[in-house]
Amino acid sequence: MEDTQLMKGILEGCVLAVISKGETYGYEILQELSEYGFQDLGEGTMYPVITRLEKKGYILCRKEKSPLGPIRKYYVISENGIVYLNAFKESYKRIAEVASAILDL
Amino acid sequence: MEDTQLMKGILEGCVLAVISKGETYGYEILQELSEYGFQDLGEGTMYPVITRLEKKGYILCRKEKSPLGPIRKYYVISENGIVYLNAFKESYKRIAEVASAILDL
DNA sequence: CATAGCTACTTTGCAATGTCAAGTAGTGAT
DNA sequence: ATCACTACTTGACATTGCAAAGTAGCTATG
Repeated sequence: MEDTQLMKGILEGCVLAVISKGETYGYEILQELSEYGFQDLGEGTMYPVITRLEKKGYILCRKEKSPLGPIRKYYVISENGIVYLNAFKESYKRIAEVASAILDL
Repeated sequence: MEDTQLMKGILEGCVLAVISKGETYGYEILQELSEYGFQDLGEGTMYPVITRLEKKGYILCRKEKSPLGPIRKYYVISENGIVYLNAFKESYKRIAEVASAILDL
């Protein structure tokens, strides 16, 4: 991404939001985010986010063989994850509104 | 701030935007941002941002005695700063749109 | 006069997080 | 056999926000 600093903080919420829409795995999330508009998002950026979300207990993991390559790790959102995601959305909304006001958007 | 990570990247642009509206100094910017909604923003967060903006040449400094306390450092936006601010706004807008879509806002 | 409170800027140490680059590995096509 | 795609991992790095403490000048309160 060109604007790496702007990604800070929002990426985690976005990844969790994608997972919240249905079970999926890292590589697919990467493509999903790319379609939304987060191009150029590297794997080295993505996977650590997922690992973090799992460590915090916001997502649950399940391994399964892939028909196309190495093992996939499928993720679903957890109860805690849903709570966190909602809180994140509220925070984001609030900050985005303030920022929009300051930036005259 | 509660959501420190969400501040990353947007704070610099917001401070520059405030300065772009007219000559001002650190303490006043702090109050300005507070009124907009960025409460609890510490001085230890603000001033380094200003220093950074000056180092990058986005703002220009002028010192003047304060009627109320120690010397004030007044800042105005530079030509480069205007260019950067516009670029920042575009980046922010783009990323905010993508994030809104992903987060269903 | 001393203390507190406000204005105003600085510095240090720290933690969180995105990025780049490289690596590992399985599968299928040329 | 090499390339390309899928799929996940790891390490070193830079940026940046934050808390806490310090410096300093002025004003008002007692």
